[in-house]
Amino acid sequence: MHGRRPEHHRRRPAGRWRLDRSIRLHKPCFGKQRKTMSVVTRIAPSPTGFMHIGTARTALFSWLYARGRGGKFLLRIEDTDRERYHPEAVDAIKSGMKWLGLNWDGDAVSQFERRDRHAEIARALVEKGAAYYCYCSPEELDVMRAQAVAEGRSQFYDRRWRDRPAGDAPPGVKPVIRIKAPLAGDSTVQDQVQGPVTVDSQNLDDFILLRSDGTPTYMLAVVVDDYDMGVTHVIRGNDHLNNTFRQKLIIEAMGWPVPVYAHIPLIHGPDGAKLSKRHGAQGIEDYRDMGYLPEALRNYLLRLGWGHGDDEIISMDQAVAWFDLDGIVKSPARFDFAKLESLNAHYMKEADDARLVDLVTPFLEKQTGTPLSAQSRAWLAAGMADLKQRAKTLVALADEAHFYVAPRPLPFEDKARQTVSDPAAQHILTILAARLETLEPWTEQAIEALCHDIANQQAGGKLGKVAMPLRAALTGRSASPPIFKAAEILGRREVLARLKDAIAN
RNA sequence: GUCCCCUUCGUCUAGAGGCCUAGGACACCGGAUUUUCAUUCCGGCAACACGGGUUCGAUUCCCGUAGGGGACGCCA
Repeated sequence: MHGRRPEHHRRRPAGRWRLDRSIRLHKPCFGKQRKTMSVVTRIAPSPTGFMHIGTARTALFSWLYARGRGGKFLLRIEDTDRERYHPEAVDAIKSGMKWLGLNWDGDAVSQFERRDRHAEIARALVEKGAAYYCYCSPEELDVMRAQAVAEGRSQFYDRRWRDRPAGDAPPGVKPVIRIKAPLAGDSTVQDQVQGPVTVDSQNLDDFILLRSDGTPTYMLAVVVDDYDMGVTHVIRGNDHLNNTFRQKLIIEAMGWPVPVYAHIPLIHGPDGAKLSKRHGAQGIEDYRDMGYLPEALRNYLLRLGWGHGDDEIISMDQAVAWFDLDGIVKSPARFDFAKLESLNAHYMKEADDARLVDLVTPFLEKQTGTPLSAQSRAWLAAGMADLKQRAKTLVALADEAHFYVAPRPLPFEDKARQTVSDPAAQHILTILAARLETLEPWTEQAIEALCHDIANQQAGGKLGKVAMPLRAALTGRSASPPIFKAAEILGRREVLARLKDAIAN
């Protein structure tokens, strides 16, 4: 059913940038140390406290690209900003990655721990004449920017220290190191998603490489780390596209190979604006807590910004085999919970019953406030085949499963109470209870047959007149999984007890 | 404001100049099945942003307009 699409359907128009990739792959610019071009991708999240859903998708794409090519997928924590650094945030990233099934090669790299190396490169750049010391204070720069905005000019640093002799350095001021960006010309990046993108040098300023406290900025650190880690393919959010030109300046000044870039479009909220807190969920742990299965979220994220013909349900193995950069869509995508939910419903139906019992247990325990009894667990396991057909999330599953874990007497919902308290229903339940006491064998089929029999005798053959009160009595609700099966699972003793609760009610 | 990117059903997408009467999925609406609610199955509604080119022919290529998004920090 899937993957019929012939290979030639998967490619983009041959014009323009497509040609460049083959050139890039075989050009000696990739350096002597990488004769055999093996793919290395990475995900480089900053420890903000949770793993952003967009970061998760970038990680997925990077992971798939590497795994599909026998390459490596690395994890680097961009933790150079010490004021915002929290160790728990790193754990959140790692556990998020693990939950999604995205294993990384080697140990996670801490960018902060590599700060000496970054500083070393910054100084090397100064020695090469590609960077310089700047003694402007932050306040001075604020004034500069404010003035530029007021006059409608570009907000860039005006390069006042670019050519000043070292002797001009004011005493006691710690300088930053700035790159010497070219004053003229332009620069083009062959992006694998966006195509060729050209930016005029006038739009590149002398940005800071090394802060006055000696720590690197993101722009420097990312380039040095990617080089040292041997990253060949940089797959990241489109919000970094402009940064690429700045980073290229550093790369070229050092004479390093330029990686292949693929800037994937951003994920927007349902309203089209950047995904933010007010849209409800940004971190993947939020999705886990909303009861989504990792395979469902993975499948959803994969299809958000990437397509493979008409394929919708895509396994991890298929994704590894099929994923390629040229299937990535260029435009931003809106996040659609309805579709995620439908995918989740699909994967829940496919999921192993025992696994679902494990997965739903924390939700259930949260709901009841007590640990699950062995009896409840057993009922749950037996009933899972029916339960999972009906729920779209683990949260909904926990709700569906309520009657298997709630202690007697069960609370009645309004509609169920009405059903059960009807005099005719009370009469039927009384008869039903009496006959169930001696029913043999205790099976779904026998219970159903008995109910039919009672319906014929007491309700003009209307099974609903028996089944609905039974359902209400056993579950406390007016909707439930197939009730005869549920009765079989609960067992004679429990069923009779619940019937008595309902009759007395 | 400046620069960059984007634009096919409500949403995610297929689409490589004639295979397009524009396909699939989700959502929505109907119908069938059913002890309930679901599931499942069948059917339906629904889009090439606009304007110019190029071409025998444009959803597809080019230019513009409009709209959306992103970037402009001693954040990442």
